Amino acid sequence: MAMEWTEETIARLRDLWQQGLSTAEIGRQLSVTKNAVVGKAHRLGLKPRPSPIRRGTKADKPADKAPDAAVATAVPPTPTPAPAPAVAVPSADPATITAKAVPVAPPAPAVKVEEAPAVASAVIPAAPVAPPQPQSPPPAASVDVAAPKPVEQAPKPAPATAPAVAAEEPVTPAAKAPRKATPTRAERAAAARAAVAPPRRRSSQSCCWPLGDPGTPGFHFCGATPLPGKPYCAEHAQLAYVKLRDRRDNVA
DNA sequence: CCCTGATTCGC
DNA sequence: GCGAATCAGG
Repeated sequence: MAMEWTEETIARLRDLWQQGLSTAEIGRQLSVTKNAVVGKAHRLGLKPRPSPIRRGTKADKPADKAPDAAVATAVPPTPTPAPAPAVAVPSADPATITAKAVPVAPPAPAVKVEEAPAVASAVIPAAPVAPPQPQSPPPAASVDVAAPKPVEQAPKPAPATAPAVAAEEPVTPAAKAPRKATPTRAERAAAARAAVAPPRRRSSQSCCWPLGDPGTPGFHFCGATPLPGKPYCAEHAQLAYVKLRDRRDNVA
């Protein structure tokens, strides 16, 4: 059964892709395989990204023009993408890591988000860093106005997140006690992700959700007032923060 | 081994 | 159009 590539998913694919996340990472967040991501990206036309290899080194190689020249042109300001989908997992409060949101933004502390030069190396939104306690957002009804009160409430369960599929991962620390001698791929991946816990906690003053295609005149960031502690406004936070699910099986 | 993206080709 | 299988470099 073929994946339904809706505008929604395609938009997210584009976004994540443009953010420089790896295909596998994008796939994880979209609940598809990296192959699906790559394949779709190809068909969508968006693709030029520093690839570790170039296939077809055999048939012919006129040895005239530098093949990497084209690549370099396409992606000049991309020295080291260094994605690192920083999922800020609070080292403390292990009991609260139930439904972890996955901020789709690299850790780079991009200061001036609004003045994004666009183009390939679009500015990376400020590091999201999920707060230890997923604070419940204000009534989704009114989003434009910032919450008058930062309310740092106690463990308030997952916000009203139900725009798309989102099966929470029942993390039961005690239950999953038995640990394999050989960590699985998923486990290691999760660990890797969890390992990143930058003590930084900086929230932009405007929603940095990208709108439009970078490089095009119309491209801009949302700019709305973000949720406290988050880089996105309530509206886009729903799109940006998707429930953590590593496994492609277990389709929501 | 692991990772990455690229391409092919049956569906 | 889709994506698993496969390839290929790091």
